[in-house]
Amino acid sequence: MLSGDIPPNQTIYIKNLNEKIKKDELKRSLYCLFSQYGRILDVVALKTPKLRGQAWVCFSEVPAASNAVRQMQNFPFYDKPMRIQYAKTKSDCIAKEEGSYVPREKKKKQEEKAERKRRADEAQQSAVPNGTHGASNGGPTPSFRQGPSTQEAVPPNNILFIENLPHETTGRMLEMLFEQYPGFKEVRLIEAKPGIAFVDFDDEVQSSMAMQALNGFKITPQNPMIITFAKK
DNA sequence: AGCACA
Repeated sequence: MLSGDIPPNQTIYIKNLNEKIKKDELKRSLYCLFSQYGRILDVVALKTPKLRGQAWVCFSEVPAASNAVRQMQNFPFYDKPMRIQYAKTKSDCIAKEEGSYVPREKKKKQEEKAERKRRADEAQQSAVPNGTHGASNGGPTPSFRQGPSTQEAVPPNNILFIENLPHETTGRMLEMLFEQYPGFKEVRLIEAKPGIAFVDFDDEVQSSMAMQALNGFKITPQNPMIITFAKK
């Protein structure tokens, strides 16, 4: 009843997406948002009248999809709560990995012209957006220094300091994460210093709540965000 | 609301 009677699937189906967002941005943001739950094999979004506002995110493991369905249910994404279910059918990229992929001839309404060019089986990794490849932040993974020492050194502040972000992080991505917490005001990316940002809240109680909730949140698997109070 | 793989 919660997510319908659809059995678990490696791929999640998302609807109620903001239709004004361009396809490529949407796919990249979905990739960033969901990669915290596991390895993503593909993100599919079409802009056709029938399919806009929807997307599929394919995980390499079913449990990753299950966690995503539960934990990201109704997550405010581009100002609209995501509605997430398991996909009804197996994604092509999954079938290809299993070797069970049959070029689409099971579609009744589709003309059979499309499958002609399906001869070539290219690696499906090309569809993954800003993957885990060239994005190392120019050096070894920064060490976590979010021990109590840092907490004590920096007094509470309504402004949060965010580090260890992937360089391709956009203000919009951070807004989506932080705006769900009461008192959120704005995100400020520092153009001159990629990988860091400031997030303003109305007061330090509210900023603390957001910090607790989002500290360590991974925008990509190797980028747990480090959140501290900004220095005054 | 709408389940595809341009």
